[in-house]
Amino acid sequence: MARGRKVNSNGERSKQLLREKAIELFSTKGYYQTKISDIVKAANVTQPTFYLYFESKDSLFLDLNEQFQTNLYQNIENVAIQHNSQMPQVLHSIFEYFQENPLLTKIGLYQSEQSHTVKEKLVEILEQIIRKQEQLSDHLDPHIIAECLVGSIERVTLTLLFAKHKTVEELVDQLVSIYYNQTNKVAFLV
Amino acid sequence: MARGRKVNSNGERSKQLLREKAIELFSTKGYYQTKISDIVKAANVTQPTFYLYFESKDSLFLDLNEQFQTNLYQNIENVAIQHNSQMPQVLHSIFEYFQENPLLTKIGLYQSEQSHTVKEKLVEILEQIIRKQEQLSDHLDPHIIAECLVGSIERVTLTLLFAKHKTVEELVDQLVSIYYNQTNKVAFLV
Amino acid sequence: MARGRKVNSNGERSKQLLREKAIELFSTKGYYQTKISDIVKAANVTQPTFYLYFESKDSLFLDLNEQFQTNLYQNIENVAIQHNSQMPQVLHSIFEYFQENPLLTKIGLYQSEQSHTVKEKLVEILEQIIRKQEQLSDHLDPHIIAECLVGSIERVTLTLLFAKHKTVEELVDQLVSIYYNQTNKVAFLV
Amino acid sequence: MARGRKVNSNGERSKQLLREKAIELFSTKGYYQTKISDIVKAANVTQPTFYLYFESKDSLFLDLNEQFQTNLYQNIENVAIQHNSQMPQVLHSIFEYFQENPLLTKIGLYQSEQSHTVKEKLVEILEQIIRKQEQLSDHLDPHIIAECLVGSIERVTLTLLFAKHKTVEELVDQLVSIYYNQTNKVAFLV
DNA sequence: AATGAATGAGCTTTCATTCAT
DNA sequence: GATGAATGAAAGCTCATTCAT
Repeated sequence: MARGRKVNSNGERSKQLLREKAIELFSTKGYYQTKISDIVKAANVTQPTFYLYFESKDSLFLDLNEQFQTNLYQNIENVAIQHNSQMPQVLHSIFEYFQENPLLTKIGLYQSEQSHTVKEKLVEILEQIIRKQEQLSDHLDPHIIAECLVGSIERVTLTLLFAKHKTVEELVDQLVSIYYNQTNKVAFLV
Repeated sequence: MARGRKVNSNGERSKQLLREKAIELFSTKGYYQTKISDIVKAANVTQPTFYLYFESKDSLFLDLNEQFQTNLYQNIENVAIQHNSQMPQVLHSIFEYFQENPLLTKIGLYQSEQSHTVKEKLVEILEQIIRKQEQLSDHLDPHIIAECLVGSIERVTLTLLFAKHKTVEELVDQLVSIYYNQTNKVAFLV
Repeated sequence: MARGRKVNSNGERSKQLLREKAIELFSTKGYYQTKISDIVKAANVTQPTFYLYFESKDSLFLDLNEQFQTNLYQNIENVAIQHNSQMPQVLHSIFEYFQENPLLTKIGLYQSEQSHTVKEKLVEILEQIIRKQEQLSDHLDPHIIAECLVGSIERVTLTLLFAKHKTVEELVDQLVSIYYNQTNKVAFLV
Repeated sequence: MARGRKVNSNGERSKQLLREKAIELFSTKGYYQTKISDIVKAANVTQPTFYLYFESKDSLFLDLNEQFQTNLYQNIENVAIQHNSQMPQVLHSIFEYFQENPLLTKIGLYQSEQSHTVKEKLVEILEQIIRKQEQLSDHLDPHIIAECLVGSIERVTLTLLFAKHKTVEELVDQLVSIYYNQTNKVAFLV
């Protein structure tokens, strides 16, 4: 193949394509088993083209994580403002975001080292919501509940939501049933 | 220059040492960021010695995972038999096993690709226990509960148990409180 | 996205600018550490523009060297004709040329492989002038003297002239004192 | 070719060989045009072997420079102590060192960025010797003389000593004649 | 039982250069 | 006259693994 510009080539498209392929590969095979050569092969360009648009493999990965986190927080915040930080709605927004960005979620929630940060942040957010509830059995520690809840979210997202065995609504419903009392549960299912 | 067997050397000891150092390193830095050279440096032997005892980096890692899983299942089974598969006791045995093998757990539960298998297996085990309970609100799906429970276990093990913020007993207590009703909870804490 | 000719653009100007920036960069960082991308960045044009005016990185570098050499020889020759090849005047012309073209001199005298040629040529020129002098101690070899002289010129240009610690006149004076003028010399050397 | 240790292989020899080939290549082709692949090809080993003995291309080059400088200074100092810092003897020791290490000298005196340091140091040393001479014509600046002298040394080493057109003794003799008076010259050549 | 020495295969990254517009 | 987009070719370096002793 000759050197230089391809017919009908377009930088923004190439960058986008590379990004998409990178997301696909990172999310499936993980960071270390995804080689730049895999990414560019999938995007049908050569290796230098990758470096035309991204600083390095590492920085691209970090970018993706940042994107994942930023959007997630934004989403949650929007919902929190609209719905007065009601747990069911917040959970719904989280699952929905994951469902709409499964690949990015796989990267940001299960593969990166940054995933710790996200989960900690989620714990923090959910703990606050829990604390706002009245009628907390004083036997229960809100922090532990929040940790458990985040663990549950993490797991069911992977095994039930991504596997399409359950819908967002079903998951929220079940989680609320487990973590909240019956009355709440009913209230939520409007 | 000097080659051959070290004074005071002992095959079994070298193997054991290598295994220990590998566990330490894999659990801290992960598979890909742990080099054979790191392991042998830590064990104070040379690279060929590693291959004297292990087939490859990969096979050692798999070995460790298998060890983790086998022992875990054994532990659970023992308790199950003794206590008629009571949830609190089973949870207790799981946490206890994790607490006693934190490094192996980090590998087998958080780092390897085999971790999926363990978690699935745990879900299966716990789901069966849950199904044995009478009085399950028919609104709740035992499978989902089991998935949630495994997620919670996974998370609190990392953030509360390993970090020594909570004891095994506290964690079991809280988990039972969340996933079971209050009466059970009390019953368990004999 | 926007391609094509810039407003206010002008071929000769771009070429000149590229040449200047190349000289600056080559003289400061050297050939291998100067990237085409550095040059075009400094000149605020794109890489293909570079190739519009120069065949290659290498050919530009050779060009610059040729320019350096041609002008230098011209300068010397002019003075030689005017002043009957008197050493002080010739030295003066050399230093003056260097002073007026410090960047080009750095390239042509210290960085390129062609620098050998220039120095050989200088040796040749100066040797001829030396041979014309009467009263040469027959102990001294004119060729060696010329080589020494060129070495001295090379060094003081860099460390004294370019560093602005000495003027052209001072340098000529000192060099002549060392390499010529018996009285001074004798006084100096017991 | 099979992997693993070669028959009759010997680490120290390989390292030495690599070092020698590196010196040859660096001195002939320069740092940037000498590739690791060139060096290992010349030493008949593979690239990883290079990294078995040297940290990087850069660090090897720096090493060589340091070796050059350290030995040079040592040599000069020895002579200075023995001969009360007499110029002819010091010059002799310098040239002799260069003659015995032509390749290293090419690297350390002409190719590296560290060469500036060496030359400055040489200027300093020689300037001190010059200043010790009484009866310095107050017209002449010892610093400039030292700079000139170093320039001369640098040049004749390359064009006369390495090219084997002149011996160390001849060069010292001529330099002393130029920079010192006739009588000294004779005295030195015992 | 263990080591010194070496390598195959591959990785990320860089750079001068060129096509299509 | 000039640019956006792309590439061929290679460079330095790393790592799991293996042979000879």
